[in-house]
Amino acid sequence: MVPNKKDVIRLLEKIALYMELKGDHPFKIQAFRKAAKVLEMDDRSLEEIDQLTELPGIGKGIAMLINEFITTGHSSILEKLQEEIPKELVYLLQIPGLGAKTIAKLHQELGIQTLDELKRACVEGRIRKIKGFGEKTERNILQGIEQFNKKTFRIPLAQMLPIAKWVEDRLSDMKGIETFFRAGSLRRLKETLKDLDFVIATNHPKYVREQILQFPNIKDRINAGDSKITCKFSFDFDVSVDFRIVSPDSYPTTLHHFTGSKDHNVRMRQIAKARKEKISEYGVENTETGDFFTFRNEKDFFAHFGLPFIPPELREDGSEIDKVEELPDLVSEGDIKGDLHMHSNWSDGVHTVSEMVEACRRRGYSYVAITDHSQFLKIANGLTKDRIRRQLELVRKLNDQYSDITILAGIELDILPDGSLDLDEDILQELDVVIASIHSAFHQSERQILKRLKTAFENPYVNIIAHPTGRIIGRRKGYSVDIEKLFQLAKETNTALEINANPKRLDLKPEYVKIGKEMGVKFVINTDAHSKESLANMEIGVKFARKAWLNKQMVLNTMDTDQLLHFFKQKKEGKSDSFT
DNA sequence: GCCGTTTTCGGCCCGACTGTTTTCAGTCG
Repeated sequence: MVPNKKDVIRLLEKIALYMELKGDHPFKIQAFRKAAKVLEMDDRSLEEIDQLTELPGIGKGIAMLINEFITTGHSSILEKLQEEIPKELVYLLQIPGLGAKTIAKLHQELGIQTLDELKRACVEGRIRKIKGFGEKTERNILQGIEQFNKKTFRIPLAQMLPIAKWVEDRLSDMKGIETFFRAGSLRRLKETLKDLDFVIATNHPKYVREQILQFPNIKDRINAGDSKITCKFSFDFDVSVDFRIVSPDSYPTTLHHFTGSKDHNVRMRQIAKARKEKISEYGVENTETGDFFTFRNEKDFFAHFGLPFIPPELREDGSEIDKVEELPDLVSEGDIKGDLHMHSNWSDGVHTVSEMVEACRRRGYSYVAITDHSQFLKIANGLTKDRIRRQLELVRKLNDQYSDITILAGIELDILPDGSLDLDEDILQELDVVIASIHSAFHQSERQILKRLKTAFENPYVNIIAHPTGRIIGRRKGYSVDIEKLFQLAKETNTALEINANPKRLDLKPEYVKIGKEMGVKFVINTDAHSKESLANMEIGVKFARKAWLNKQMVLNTMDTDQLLHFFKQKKEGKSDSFT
């Protein structure tokens, strides 16, 4: 079997691991990791890449290694490393707190290779006898093994948000804090998180430190330094939380630093270095004059380097800094003129139609669509034709009461397992907006799913396909769908695709939205709210959409009411025209 | 190992915390 790109990436990363244990030069190891990363970031397959050395980070040596691997199926460099280093040691690297140097030493001194041998050596107190090791280290290794056995997985954003809020509520009540904010992958809005990070500005660091260490639910103190605290909190599951305590002067740079990503920071620091400057958590230093700069906010920090403010959710692999010129006028929450997917207590929502409308009015929307489930979803008390007509009446009446918001009568129409739609066209045509979605038979083949979606796309009354892949983050992968064909159908039929703002879903993901964006597909950002509180998820949905560098023009619900209705009307009339 | 309108040799992001040391190495983010 000819190795593919993924195999090559794995090979390079594996070699890096072995080199670490061997004690090779850190920069050499870094070079292998960088090469793996460069390959991963490149969209092309191996066959499509003419010259490997054209990629930045791949030189003669690594190119030769890759070519050997492709032609022979194995790598002499890896084989040589494997002769020197027992492969069990690579496994031990996953234990938190244990790095390559420690493992190598334990192997040298005590001949330890496996997890069991390591554990036994700790229990028998043999580790403390090695020079440079002590009792504490022994205990820490045991703890690390315990943690490793528990395998702390990344936790879905939706499960972490309430815990973040819990921490924020406590920080808000705390005395002596100037300001604080969430950082890390939470601030960047990653769909799963390893831990939570908070940056705190204060002139009384000791006082703040003491208060944090008194927080309830602390199960374990990992670090408790003057400026950095890491604690494990115990909720339904264990969550590690980092607190960074800094002076108000340094707060913006610290916030930037701990928002990351790591790659983003590395790129920023490279840029600083080229300007004879050095970025740290505390500020920017001119390495020639010794001048030290702090900033009022992150915007000023970026401006110092001639960059516009790069929103946290965009800070990923560092390329966003170099592509900043291409940064479009990103869609923002202020651009959103309405929410086109929500449920009332007519189906499985908790609030009445008028409560939902009132909540949307307070959000300043120009329009709102009430889209309860259709009859197929019995468990959600889906609406029959009769109930739809009754709700329609209610919506029309309610509409007469308001001059500042347009209430659209809608439905979330189920696409049935057999590929038909849950309601006939005679009722659909009476509605203002129809959202179609799949809630059943997820196991079907990609072809069957596509056939179902196609029926919906081609129906003249279906305006939007909701949560197009059906995933629930960390719980359900979703049905198998051919993304390119999905976008093609959306484009051809003038149907918008939903970016679902529910943090459990966040469906579609940015990688997909990027593809659709190139194809000229229209998106709509909806909360799918089942209560008025969840309407606030719009903020999350918009930020998530921004990860795909989506601009206002690509998002349906940034249009004003007339434009929106015009867009819907065009599909009904069979015209395919884009809006502007 | 890779790279170069400051360099083909000498850099490659930067700092906190811990545990073990008597000034620092290892790990982490």
